[in-house]
Amino acid sequence: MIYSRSVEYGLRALTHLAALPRGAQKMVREIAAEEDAPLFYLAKTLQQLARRGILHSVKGPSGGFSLSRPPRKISLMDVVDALDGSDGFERCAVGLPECDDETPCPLHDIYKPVRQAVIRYMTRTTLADLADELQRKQKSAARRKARKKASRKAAR
Amino acid sequence: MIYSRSVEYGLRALTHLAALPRGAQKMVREIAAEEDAPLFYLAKTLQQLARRGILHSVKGPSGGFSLSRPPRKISLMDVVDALDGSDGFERCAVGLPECDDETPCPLHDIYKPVRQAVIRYMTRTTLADLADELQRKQKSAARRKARKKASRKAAR
DNA sequence: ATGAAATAGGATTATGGAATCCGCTTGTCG
DNA sequence: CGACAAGCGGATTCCATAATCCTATTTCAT
Repeated sequence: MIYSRSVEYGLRALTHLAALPRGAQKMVREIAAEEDAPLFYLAKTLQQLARRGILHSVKGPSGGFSLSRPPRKISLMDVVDALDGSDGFERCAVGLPECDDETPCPLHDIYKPVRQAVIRYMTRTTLADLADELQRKQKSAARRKARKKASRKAAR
Repeated sequence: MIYSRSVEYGLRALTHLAALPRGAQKMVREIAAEEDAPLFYLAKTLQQLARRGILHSVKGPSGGFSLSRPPRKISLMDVVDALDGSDGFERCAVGLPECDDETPCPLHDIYKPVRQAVIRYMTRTTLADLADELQRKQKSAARRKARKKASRKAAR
């Protein structure tokens, strides 16, 4: 897996928030329910993101979490960095402790461009991109559904 | 990490065997020592490779493991398949249980080509390639060393 | 003020891969 | 044929991540 479960949940929650009106705030409970993530685990993850300055948290009734800057300014790498630490990508693809350009592992040369491509993508892609993509996907899924319904109707 | 520790050790051991004269046999104990792998763990891994027909094992004194077919005929994918199971690459890059072209995860589209590139490489590359590459690397490392020595000599 | 509702976060348990240990089996050689 | 050297494989331990639980703290609303 490319990144940890924490990043997975975190990214889903953040994308969720990014799709909301700018600066909107939402409770962990709701996000967890809608994104189908374990409540307490997600809570911890969001707390960590708050500590790292990506989220803003408000306690008490009518509290919740909100993005602390616009979705366009939050890259996937920011999130991975905050939750898994940035050195996850630096490690050898094969698990060797000693592995650099001087003493490379069997896969070193082939994996280098792959790793760089992933890093490049993570750095360039923002929550705004993810939210857009999600919306696009949902729309085309809805179209597919509608077409199916229509063809079923026509068959009768 | 791309594949498990088992595959890592297994691949090192197999490359080790591939570099030996054709059909040569070696004890786990020796391989583990030279490749700096945990003895019992490597033993299990080699046993598994033997069950899957990649290695041939001989018990008793003067026993050991040997490749059951020429290095050129053993791909990295064979090894990954035997040790991790082939579905490791099929899984979602992000860990979603439900993730296919119909209901894709945020990274689905970007990761697909990466995954395919890795699979392609794993399928095409054989132990013979790894052994050749290793030898090439060792030679150029030796050259670097010799150059260093020569320049030190010249400096005096 | 006080109670309810929300986040904060320490402590604990579950899970899975990695690694180890040990008793068993098998084959070889003296 | 018997002892030893090797692989075999089940049981166990270890460790990191994932998940859960519970209590504290903060803040809003009445």
